[in-house]
Amino acid sequence: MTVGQVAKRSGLRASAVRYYESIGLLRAVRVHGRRQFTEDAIARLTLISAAKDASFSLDEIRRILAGDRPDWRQAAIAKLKELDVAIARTAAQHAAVSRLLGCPCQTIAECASKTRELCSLNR
Amino acid sequence: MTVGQVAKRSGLRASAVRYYESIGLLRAVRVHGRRQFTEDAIARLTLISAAKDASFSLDEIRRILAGDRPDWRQAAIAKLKELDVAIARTAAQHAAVSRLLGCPCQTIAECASKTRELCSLNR
DNA sequence: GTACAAGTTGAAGCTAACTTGAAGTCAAGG
DNA sequence: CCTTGACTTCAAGTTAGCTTCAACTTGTAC
Repeated sequence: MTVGQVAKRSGLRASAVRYYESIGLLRAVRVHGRRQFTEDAIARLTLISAAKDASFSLDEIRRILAGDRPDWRQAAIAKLKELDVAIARTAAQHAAVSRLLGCPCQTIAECASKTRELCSLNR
Repeated sequence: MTVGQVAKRSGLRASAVRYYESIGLLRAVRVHGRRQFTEDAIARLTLISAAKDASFSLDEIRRILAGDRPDWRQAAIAKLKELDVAIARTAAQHAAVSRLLGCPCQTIAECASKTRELCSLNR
């Protein structure tokens, strides 16, 4: 398949497919200078897409697929911890904004001049 | 105060303070070519820091402080929605990785070749 | 008068995952 | 023969929030 066919079947843009090949995520042979992909490139892209959706970076995916990581499950467990941290951080931001909405200040500048007791933003 | 003093008192680096001034978050007058900040720059930085912690971008903070947004509460409500979406997305990623850990495949490449029924990654 | 710390500007670098653009190649169809 | 469309490479642009660098100036201490 050419890059255009891979793009159509995978739903990616041709430029993205080329990019993936350039960073070593996909392999292609050159025929008259043009990339030729085999059928399993599609399966590989499905895999990559699933891993991306699960928040793995392309570099992490590349290393896992290359077998640099002895156990991909370890990478997954580490990723779970990362995601726990991310969720906690975002939840804290949510709480901070909620608190902000309970602030009695009329203008935001007012907050900066108030004491800790009075203003939500300064807590 | 000079930029160095503001940096020390705010806990930011001098380069960050200069950057903030360059994008219009802070104001400073020049005395012999050097930035001179007034006392309320510290309060403003406290405010900026709190807003950053609540996930507002510097540009959003700048607009809110400039009064371009008639009601900062509206911005906060919009931010809450954004954070809800972010939390949901991260939770979904967490679920995807958890599911992945339940996959029976020995190698990650194996996943790509299995049917939907068998392999977690393909669901 | 000189050494040194701290200031100045503007531009470039950093991260990730691509996209876009320029300039050129190549094969098929009319 | 010529056009069209799909491809090629390489470089640069995009996002945010700074940091770092180079080359220079200024203020203070000795």
